[in-house]
Amino acid sequence: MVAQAAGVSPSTVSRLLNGTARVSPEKRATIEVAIEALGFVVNPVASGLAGGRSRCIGVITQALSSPFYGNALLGIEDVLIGANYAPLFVSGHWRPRDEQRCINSLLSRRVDGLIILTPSLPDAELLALARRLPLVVTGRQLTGPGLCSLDFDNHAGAYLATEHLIRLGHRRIAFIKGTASHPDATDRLRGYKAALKAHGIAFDPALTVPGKFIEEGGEQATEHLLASGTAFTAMLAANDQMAYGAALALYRRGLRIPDDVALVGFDDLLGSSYTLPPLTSVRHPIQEIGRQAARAVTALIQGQVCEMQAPAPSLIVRDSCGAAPSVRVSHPV
Amino acid sequence: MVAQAAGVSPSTVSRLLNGTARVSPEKRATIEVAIEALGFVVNPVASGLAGGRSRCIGVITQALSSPFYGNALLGIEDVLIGANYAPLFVSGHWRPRDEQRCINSLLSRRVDGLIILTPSLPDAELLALARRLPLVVTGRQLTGPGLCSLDFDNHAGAYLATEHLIRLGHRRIAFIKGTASHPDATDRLRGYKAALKAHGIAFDPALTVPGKFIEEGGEQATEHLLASGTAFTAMLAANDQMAYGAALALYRRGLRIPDDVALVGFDDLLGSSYTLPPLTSVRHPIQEIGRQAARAVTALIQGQVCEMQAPAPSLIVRDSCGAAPSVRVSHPV
DNA sequence: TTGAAAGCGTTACCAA
DNA sequence: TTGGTAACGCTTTCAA
Repeated sequence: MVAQAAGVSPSTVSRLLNGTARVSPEKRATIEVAIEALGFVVNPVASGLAGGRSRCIGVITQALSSPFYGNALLGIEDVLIGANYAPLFVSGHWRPRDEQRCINSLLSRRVDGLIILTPSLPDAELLALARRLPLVVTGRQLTGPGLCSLDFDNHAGAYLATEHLIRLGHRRIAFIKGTASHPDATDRLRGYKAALKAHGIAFDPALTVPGKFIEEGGEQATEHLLASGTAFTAMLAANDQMAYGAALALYRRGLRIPDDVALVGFDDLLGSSYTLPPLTSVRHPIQEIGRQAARAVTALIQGQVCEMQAPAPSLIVRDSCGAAPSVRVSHPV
Repeated sequence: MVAQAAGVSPSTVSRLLNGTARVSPEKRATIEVAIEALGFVVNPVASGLAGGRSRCIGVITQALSSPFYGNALLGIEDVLIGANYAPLFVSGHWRPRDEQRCINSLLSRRVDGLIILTPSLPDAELLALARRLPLVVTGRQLTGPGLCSLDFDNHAGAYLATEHLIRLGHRRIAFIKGTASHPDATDRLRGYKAALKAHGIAFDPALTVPGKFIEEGGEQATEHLLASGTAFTAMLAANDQMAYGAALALYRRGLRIPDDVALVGFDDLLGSSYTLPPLTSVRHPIQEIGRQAARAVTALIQGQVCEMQAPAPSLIVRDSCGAAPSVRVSHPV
């Protein structure tokens, strides 16, 4: 270490830099002068090798540019940098294989902890991984040693949205489901059903169509629904992307939102304020979730237990849903 | 190194792993068996320290979740992983300070090269940086030792879009400008002007309004334009986000796209296929640009010179622009 | 083609 | 509170 050329032993410099032990004021001053003079910056590679710690946290997201997870990344980045950790962002592309490759790569880089946003790997793998290093996962309910999880309250969100439509007078509310294998999808469906039940509306399977969580899926689901002749006055999509697709399908059929059909989305993507009409949607405080995940992983690293509490979702009401048209009250309920 | 426990000297193993020198077939076989048996994986931290190379490339984007740059990241990731480099993604948030911090952090991590997507730092800084390590920048025209740049053809894209509108019969074409300090913004404006000129249409400053490259800006610009009473039959927004804002403002005023006003965007974001109506937009082959940047940085590392050629933009025609309404031909030209 | 040995820039342990 | 010294796991001369 260069700083030693201007003073003391390398150990002392290291101790000063890391606050590992007390250093006498005089030595401290001498060292600080030398550091300044030499423009010294620690080499994290070397300290990672020697100390076994890298001050890096691996962050696995499924798509780097996902408008949904993007906000979580922002929160994670902010907290991590503040805690003097460097985030390493990688994307798993929703493929367990890629995710495993990312994990291996991060492990070999000796990251101090790992955050996985909605993992695609099975629970057992994650539990095993958590035994090797501190792990935080979102979008899944999981507990174990060295593991901390934070699930969105999808049930509550879907309940909220459905209830809003019911209060507006809608009784025939279609639901566009997400990918069945996705835990978010099933929870959102459950929330929808629960709200119907709570308001004494029978669940009609004919109103539930699959949309694969993408625009095209929402579009096809809506076309399918319209073609089937099933009557409905409102639609709830299990995510905003499917709602965009649904809006296009309705538009092509000459149906107006909200006049002919009310539409509600889920996730409140940035673009949803600028759809025509602006889309009512369920919002998770996703950036806050990222912040919590980042705090959790640093806590785990310090050997603390951590408790995360998913902040409650809220409904952002915009122009895409209005009262049920009274002329359609005659529809079967 | 563990592999040596099962055979030869660490140097030989290193040579085999890196292809630094020839290894006799027998030794090679023995070593490979040992590697397999021990499940050995190189420690990039250690080899980075010893060799001075990290096989990491730093990638600085301005916003990790940008729908525009996201595709570039995909291309970069793909090529880099294929070349056995690991990308390190960080975001500069369009702030020179953050960008500098990112650069320092990546430098201290000893990345072998750097890709900066549309840097916010001044040219001089970038030129200086390129002297320290191989650097590739996009969205800017810059040459120097160890430096390679790839600019989008913004001029051609804007020309293409404007010409399309002119061919549809539009003469009064409003233009929503991006942030003035952004080089993309000025090139797009130039392209618009050039197309007008080529078709004998006088440039009217009253038709050019600033929109800051964001939805809200496009919305306000459009409101401003409508309030000003300036006649126009078409609008070209310097990016899709502003086009979304413009669409909302038109919608609020009861103006229909494309019947009352034709609208064209720029960048062809994923969402633009699903706006109402789907948006005609200029598309850069942005993923290909990412791939080129990644190839360029690996070439630079190997000491090769590199030539990058920005692929030509194309116009994706959707439903948001139709022929100019003949009833409006009386508008001042 | 191979091995021995000297680092790379830190941290961590042990003695002082 | 300090310094000495041995790692950390690999690459890279230099000789053989």
